[in-house]
Amino acid sequence: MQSHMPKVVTRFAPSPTGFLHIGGARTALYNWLFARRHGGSFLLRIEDTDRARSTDAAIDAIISGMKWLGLDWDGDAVSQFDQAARLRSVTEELLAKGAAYKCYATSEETAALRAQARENGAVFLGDMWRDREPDADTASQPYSIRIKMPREGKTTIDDQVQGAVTVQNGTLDDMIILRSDGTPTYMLAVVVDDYDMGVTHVIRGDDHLNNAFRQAQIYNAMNWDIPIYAHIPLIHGADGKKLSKRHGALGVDAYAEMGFLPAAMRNYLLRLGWSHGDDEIITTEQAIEWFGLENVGRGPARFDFDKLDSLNAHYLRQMNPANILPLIENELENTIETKLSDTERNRILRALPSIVERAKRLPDIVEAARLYCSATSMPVTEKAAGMLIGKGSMIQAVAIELEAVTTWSSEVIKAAIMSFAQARDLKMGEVMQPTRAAITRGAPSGDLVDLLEILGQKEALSRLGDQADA
RNA sequence: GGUCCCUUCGUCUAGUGGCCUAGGACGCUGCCCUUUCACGGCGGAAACACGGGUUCGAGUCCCGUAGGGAUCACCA
Repeated sequence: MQSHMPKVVTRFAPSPTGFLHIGGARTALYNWLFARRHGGSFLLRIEDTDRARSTDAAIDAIISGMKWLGLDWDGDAVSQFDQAARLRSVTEELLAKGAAYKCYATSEETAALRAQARENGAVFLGDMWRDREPDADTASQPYSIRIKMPREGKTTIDDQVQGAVTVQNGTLDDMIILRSDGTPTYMLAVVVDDYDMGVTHVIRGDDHLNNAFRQAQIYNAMNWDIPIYAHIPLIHGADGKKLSKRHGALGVDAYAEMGFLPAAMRNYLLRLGWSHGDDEIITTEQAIEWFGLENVGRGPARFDFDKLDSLNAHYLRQMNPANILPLIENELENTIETKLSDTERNRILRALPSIVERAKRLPDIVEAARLYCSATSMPVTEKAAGMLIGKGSMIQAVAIELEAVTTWSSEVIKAAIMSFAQARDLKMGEVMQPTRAAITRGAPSGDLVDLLEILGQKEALSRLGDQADA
């Protein structure tokens, strides 16, 4: 960065009408990364100009989603609604400059004209009152305020992702900037707020690309510098269709509940639409170092759970067992319907490195960890039950063999089982399979001898005893 | 329908005119390892939407076609 360049300021401006969905999360991530990359600041602004649809619950959901993802913002989250007075004064200024005008058309009238324009394949410009003075009667009626768009020439935006995009000014509609109830619309609010907050780079979904041209006219009318734009493609569902609340869009809280790690989520979202050569596993530190708008893809990407799973599995394996346990504790205790004892806790801690090898999401770990709890209520799967038919006496014999073990270590346990098999002229597998079924009751697990060791002699013998009459 | 955008394996992508016999990752799959399930190791199948140009040479540039997407609110 050149020293004379202004400090980078980005922002994430969600509307509080629902949860923080996956597309918004990625937008937030890119803004955050870009700001951190350039030593700038990243702001959070709640776009609540639509009071009727904004809720406090949604604001909470957005904030907790951001925190879960590990995206911290500078300063306090700003409410757009709080700027209402400022926005009205900007409107006054626009009016005084002749860059905006009062429109007395009713919603019904406007809708009819719009429908008609569309039918004729024409652009609806909303200019019913652009060059018209109200009579005394009309002047007392409620009015909204529309911006007066230029009709000649064209506007080009040098988008950092999409490239240079040009639009004829004649296709721009005189949009409403102040509603007839005196409240500002989003179109006015974003511009003024971005300007007031000193936002230098506007990184947002490309559903806003068309808006950029309209908003640019407000900047021009106010004689403000237009920020640098970067419109990133949207995220689609696995079927290629747009992700919407009705169609597969989930809040980040839902991903948290499914057992994904924030680190995996960040890596996945980062890579979905952005790349750094062939790199796949990218830590947040590296991402901050490498992130740039020039490497953002231009086409929409589909969401793929398989890839997220594999990334999650990767990050799970990187974690320290002591840090994983707290993440699964509650779920596990709900499953076994009792508090975890210290013995169980220790067994799980020892088993975690191997459990994590075959887990993709947190619930997989909960399920596997259950094997290390002393609960005797563990159900026996059909497959395991089949494996145990007629093997009762052998299980009992194995139990007797293991009861004789004085030093409960995996080496000794394994030696005991091997000599047991040898003495009876059985293959290892013939002994191990039923023994495994008796110990795990069919639940997937890793190395059986290691499991036996961690379980402890008492628990192991108890489980074998339970199945000795099969 | 108008306007704007996009188009490399099933998916995410590398690729910025010759290094491409198109690379990586996930998924799928063969073999090996193995007491189960996994992990892992070594392989495999799998893509430049189509048609025209420009050029000595095109996945890379231009045009067209097709397909996909976004947007067209007193929502954001």
